Amino acid sequence: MQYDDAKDQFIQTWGNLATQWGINRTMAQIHATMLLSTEAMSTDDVMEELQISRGNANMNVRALIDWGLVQKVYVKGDRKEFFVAIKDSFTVARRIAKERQRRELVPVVGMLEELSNIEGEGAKEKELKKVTGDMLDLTRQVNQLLSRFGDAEPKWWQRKLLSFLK
Amino acid sequence: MQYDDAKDQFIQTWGNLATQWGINRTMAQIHATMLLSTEAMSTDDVMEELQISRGNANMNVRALIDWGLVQKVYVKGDRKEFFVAIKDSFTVARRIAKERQRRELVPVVGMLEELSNIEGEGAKEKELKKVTGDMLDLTRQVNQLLSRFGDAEPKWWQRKLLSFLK
DNA sequence: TTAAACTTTCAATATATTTTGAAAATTAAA
DNA sequence: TTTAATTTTCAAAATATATTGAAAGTTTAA
Repeated sequence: MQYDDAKDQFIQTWGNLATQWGINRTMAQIHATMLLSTEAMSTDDVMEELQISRGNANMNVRALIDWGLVQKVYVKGDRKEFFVAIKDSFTVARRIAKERQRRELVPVVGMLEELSNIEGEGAKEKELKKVTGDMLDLTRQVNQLLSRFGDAEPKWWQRKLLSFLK
Repeated sequence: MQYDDAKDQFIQTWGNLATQWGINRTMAQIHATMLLSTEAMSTDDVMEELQISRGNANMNVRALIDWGLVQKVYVKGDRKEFFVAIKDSFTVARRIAKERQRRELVPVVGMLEELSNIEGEGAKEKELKKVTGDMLDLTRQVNQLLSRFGDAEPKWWQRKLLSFLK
């Protein structure tokens, strides 16, 4: 396989995958492009490489920065902003997990806490309490697990994972 | 809070959450409704409860069965099909994880394996190999972890999780 | 200051996804 | 069989999401 084909396939596949992960296709494609790039890229580079508009490029680069997947870098002698992707895959995974935890898990825990305390002792109320209570336990555990994942050192996790899987 | 409000909020929130998880809004709302229901529901019950069309109800109930989140049950003296949701939250989590592993992780591992073997020793090729190889390691580990999660007994996992979080 | 370089915003447009509802297919009672 | 009940399919319509591009806003060099 030629480099250019490999690159296209990587960008394509990463784009498909990411749509399932709260990251939209263009955002993922920009991310993939930056992951493969050996140099920092400007908005114009991104537009050129992926054939997308300036507005689109700008908004999605910002989003990547918000997610902590891309950083702004200063390039000497140039007025433009340049960007590089965080390349360590473990850090990427942690950042995505953290962002999703913040967006999804945290609000759900709040909702479940409220609902699992509903008044009443009828069959319907009991069922609701049971289902939400059960879900709350699990959600809290996952939440705790993700917090640890987000905070701890990559090395520590690699060890934990390995010892767990052996 | 009244039961009906609590129910609506649960259905609503579950619907929002699930859109981030490869499950569309209606599918999640049907799932939520069945989770709270103390009786098996027919397609007509679902249509009535959520005010959606027959086609929509049918397709999404099928999808829930495919995901292993809902089961068909036989109700004596009725020709219609009835359905119940799996209520154990741990089993629900395992089924969702398994389905996503199958859809997302497995194809990505294949792609990364192919790409990390690309020919050539230029800077670009090296970078591609490094990035894809790094990602492959992580993806394989997660894959293994999910396989264990999908196979093992809930009890075993509860223990593991607890000892890990303590 | 001024003006050119660069970045951001957002209404309009394009694209993708979901939903409907009625017709076709299937199933089972009469 | 026949026929009525039920389920499935799928083209068209509705809804939601992403993209464009040009105007407005901001920054920096001269």
